[in-house]
Amino acid sequence: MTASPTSLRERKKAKTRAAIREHAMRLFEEQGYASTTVDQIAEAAEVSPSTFFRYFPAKEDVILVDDYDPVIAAAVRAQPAEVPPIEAVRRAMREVFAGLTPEIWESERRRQKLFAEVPELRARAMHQLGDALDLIAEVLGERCGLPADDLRIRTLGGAVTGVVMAVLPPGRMTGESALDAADFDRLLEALDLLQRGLPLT
Amino acid sequence: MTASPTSLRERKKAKTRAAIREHAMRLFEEQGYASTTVDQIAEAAEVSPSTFFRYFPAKEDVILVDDYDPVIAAAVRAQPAEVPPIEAVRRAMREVFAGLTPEIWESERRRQKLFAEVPELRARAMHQLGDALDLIAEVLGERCGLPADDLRIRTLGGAVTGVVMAVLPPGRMTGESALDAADFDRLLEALDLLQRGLPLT
DNA sequence: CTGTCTTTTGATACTTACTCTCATTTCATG
DNA sequence: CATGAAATGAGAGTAAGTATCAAAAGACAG
Repeated sequence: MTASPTSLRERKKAKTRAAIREHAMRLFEEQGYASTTVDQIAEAAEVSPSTFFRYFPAKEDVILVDDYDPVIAAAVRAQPAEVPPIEAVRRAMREVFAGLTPEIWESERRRQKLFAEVPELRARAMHQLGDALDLIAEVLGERCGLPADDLRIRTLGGAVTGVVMAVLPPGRMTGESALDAADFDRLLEALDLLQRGLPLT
Repeated sequence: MTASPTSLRERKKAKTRAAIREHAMRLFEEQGYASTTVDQIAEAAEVSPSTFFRYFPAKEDVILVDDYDPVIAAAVRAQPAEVPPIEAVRRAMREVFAGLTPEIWESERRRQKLFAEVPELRARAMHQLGDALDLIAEVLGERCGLPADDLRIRTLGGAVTGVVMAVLPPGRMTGESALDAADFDRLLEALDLLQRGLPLT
């Protein structure tokens, strides 16, 4: 067979990738995002700057990996068919959040803090929300037996995504403190409001 | 009095600003965004590169001005109090769109085309949606007699903003063609769906 | 119109993100 | 061990964005 699931190469690459990410994170927190150069990160991670850019196409991308959307999508798919769509998303999110280890929570907090502080990163994070929307629309389309670009599905997906954007930081609503469990409670509550029919209409 | 509303200085500045914007736009369309340098724009607009950055903090900002959000906000405020919130937004948007001159439509089309093509710009455009959300939440809060950070208001504003994000290009839904009147019709229809209570629940 | 003050501009130099190319090293496999 | 493929490092080059300072142009009093 050609190279086992984790050949030496793959392991090394994963290790390098992780090292770069960690050192970058640390340096960003110590000195700020803007005043940390790629060269510094590369040196700290003991790779050449060239290698840095091979792993991450841009400096921003070091913190821009968001692995949860596909997980949530899968969790939505796993909901029983009779659960209505928004409620399915809500339950999926609750399950995924509940399954996170404290370490992941902590690292997520740190990421969110950076997003809140650096507008450049916040912009990219928002952009990812667009991809999340497409993903959600696709999953909800499946559930409802409609194409993902059906206007009703887009509306639904847009509303859900918009609520996430409205309730969760980057920097909105919560004055300054970054990402706390209460934020997720609020998100779940907001989805519930959405599900029951929008308020105040 | 100190310098009339449009002193010579102010007029010159406005002119320079417009010149830079127009030449930038033209060059972007002719050669693409990435392969147009700030120096080229500056030369075409007959200013120094330094001056370019005085008018626009970054290359992106040349096309990133969006003047409509406050206009729409004002139009929402102008709706009679008995109109329910989402419907108020819908009517406001319809009025504002209807009032746009063909020239503005055309230039808006060109902007949106660039957004669709250049991910960097799309990211920033998405980021502005966050600001739009805050604005909408504020206006809706006023209408409903609730603070802008009330969870119900945030949910409402998020849903509206999300629907805009879901239905309008940058690049989503519509395969390739950029910003056409039908897109706005769809947006109005989607807001109507949202207003009547979300479908398929 | 003249001189003076203030704002705007241009020239220059510098940092840093990012790209490209090529030689070298490191792993995979027969 | 030999051979091919993939990953790395080194170096040069482009362009965005910043800081500084001197020159040019508008504002205004006399």
